[in-house]
Amino acid sequence: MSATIKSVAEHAGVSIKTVSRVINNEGTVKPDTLAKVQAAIDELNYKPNKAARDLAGRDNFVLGYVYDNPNAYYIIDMQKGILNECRANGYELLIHPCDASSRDIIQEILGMVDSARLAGLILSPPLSEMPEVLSALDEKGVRYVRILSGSEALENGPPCVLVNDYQAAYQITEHLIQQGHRDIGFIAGEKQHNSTIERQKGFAAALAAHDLPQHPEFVIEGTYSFGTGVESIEKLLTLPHIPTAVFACNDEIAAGALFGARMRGVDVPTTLAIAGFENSPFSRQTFPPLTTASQPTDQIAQRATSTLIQSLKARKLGNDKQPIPAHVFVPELVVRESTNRS
Amino acid sequence: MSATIKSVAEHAGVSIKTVSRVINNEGTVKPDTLAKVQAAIDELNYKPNKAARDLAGRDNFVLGYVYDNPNAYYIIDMQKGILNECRANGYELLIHPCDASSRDIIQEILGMVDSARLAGLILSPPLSEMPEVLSALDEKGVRYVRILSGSEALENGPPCVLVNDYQAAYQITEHLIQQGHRDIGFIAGEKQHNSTIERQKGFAAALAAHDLPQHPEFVIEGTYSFGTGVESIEKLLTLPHIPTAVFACNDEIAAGALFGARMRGVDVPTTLAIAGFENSPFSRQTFPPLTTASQPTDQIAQRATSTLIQSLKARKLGNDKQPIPAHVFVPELVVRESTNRS
DNA sequence: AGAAGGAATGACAACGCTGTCATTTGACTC
DNA sequence: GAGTCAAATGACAGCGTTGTCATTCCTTCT
Repeated sequence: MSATIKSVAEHAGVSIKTVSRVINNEGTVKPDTLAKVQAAIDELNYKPNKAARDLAGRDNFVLGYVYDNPNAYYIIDMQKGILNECRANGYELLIHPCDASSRDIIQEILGMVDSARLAGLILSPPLSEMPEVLSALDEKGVRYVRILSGSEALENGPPCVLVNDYQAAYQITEHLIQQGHRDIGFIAGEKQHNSTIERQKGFAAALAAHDLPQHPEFVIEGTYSFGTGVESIEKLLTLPHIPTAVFACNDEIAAGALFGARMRGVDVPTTLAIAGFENSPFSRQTFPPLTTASQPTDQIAQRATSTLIQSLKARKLGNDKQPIPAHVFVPELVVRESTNRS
Repeated sequence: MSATIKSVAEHAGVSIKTVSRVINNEGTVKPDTLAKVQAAIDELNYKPNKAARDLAGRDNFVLGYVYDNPNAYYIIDMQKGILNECRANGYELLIHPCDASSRDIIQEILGMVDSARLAGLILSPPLSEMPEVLSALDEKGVRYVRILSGSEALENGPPCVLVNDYQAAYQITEHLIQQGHRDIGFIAGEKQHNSTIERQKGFAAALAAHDLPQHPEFVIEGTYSFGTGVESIEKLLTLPHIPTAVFACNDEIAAGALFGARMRGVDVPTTLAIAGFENSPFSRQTFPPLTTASQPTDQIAQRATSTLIQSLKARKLGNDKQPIPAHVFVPELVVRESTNRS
């Protein structure tokens, strides 16, 4: 039915191999031959058959995105960014939600890579931070790119894209301090997540830089969930000496904290200021709207994908020596009413 | 590297064609031959190569999910349901976010079906309700399943899965009436969406069934957005005679309405009751939590996918005559504090 | 026991492309 | 103008599976 490489070749009066060279951008085709072939491709509206390419070639134009993250907004934005880059480069995307805490998560991922013959994997937290997953992939020779919290990539490590949570958390904390707060609580997400660790470090560093005391009882551990926010605010507001501001590790916790404060009749921001992190849509939809840090998830994802594709190409061409430098994103402070006393 | 049909055939002492028959469940293989082959498959951990199957066979094991919906939770749940069913049946999923209002949306979809050689498409609102999209697909002979609002499928139409918004809306309205409300506002989503129309019909029917007057000024038109909620509540609360309860067409509008009420110092639920629709996660995270209707999106998606696969098989076997009956889901009322006066 | 006929199995081409290697082309040298 | 060599192009096999059709194997009937 639709055009094949053969029909294009006949139409252009060249061999199918030459057409193949054109669609693969091999750069060894003379300009006028190239033009002829391109014209034939356009005229016949030819689209290479992916199955045939995958079967014949040694590389497969399918990437995988494995995720375990309860945050729907994050995932949707990730997907959007990944898909943009995939489309631009003729790749397809296979998505695979999973449970990172499952016992045979490694087998699950490996099986998927195998059965779909994936060219590479895009890993976001928490998967991107699980050494056992990474080493299993390394061992199998599976290509991947990691998205993770940090500011400096390991030398010679596999490609990654970094999000500087430390600096963003520092900025949020500094904003609270500038609003006149001296007693600031911190509600953490899962403590094995790098993002939690980095955000807490940034928080502590900002306090230290402004000569403010660290109150260990103001730091509450939890998970990245609404429920943690509700419970933590309960704990903070029943302390003998209570904070006047709270920095929650993400918007969901912050929304929970807001909910909890309201339940106890505590006004935000007058009596208590609350800041979140992530700039998810609902940070704009709480009452009052949340101060937060905006991370451009789709751009991060797009960058990660292009990095992966670049690394795939490098391997194909054999110049696998020099590692691809990691790009660092810094989330930006977004000030809204939840911390704004004026 | 990994096992191929050939190695399995040698291992089992049969021809590759017989192995092919086994993996395709053709049912023309003797039980003991089948057992031998199955053993070889298990032992070698053989996974059929999808690219080769797609290339050789006349059908392609890839489904597409095209969506245009700002609601991240809905999409994520849809994906989950679709993927479950895809995995169970050896299909892959290609996802394609798009803009339904774009001029060349039809070309975009057709191009995607073509280039990825999709076996079928899963369509959710608003795409599933756009006649021009459907007829373009019909014309091209593209197989699809629709998820849409309604309670009765068209005779002989393409397969679909229905969500009975009418009945759920009726129940929500009846719940408000039972709480003693007589003046109930309605905030609509996009009025070209079937779901809006059905929900409004259910609302009106419940009022009528309880001999309550319909106040046209209590019905506000808008979009499925937080902003609509905020603005609509503004309009309702400045009317000469104001409602004591509001039924918002989805949770996002309801959250906006809650926000708007709070801005005006109106207490929920004491002065104003608010109900939403969808049971999205944040309906539990507003203060107070929202009464809503729960639609099992992942199950709906799974059902739609299995219906599509069934229709694909039917076409392959040629018994394309009798249409597949549409399954109807009825969202369930979930009562929370936003409407609970006690 | 032999024939007939359906069920089970196999041989082989084909799917549309890429990799390998051979061949042609053309620019440049002396 | 012949010789050289790299650049450009082509011929052909092969990727792992399915479809088609031929063959073999049973079962059943006479």
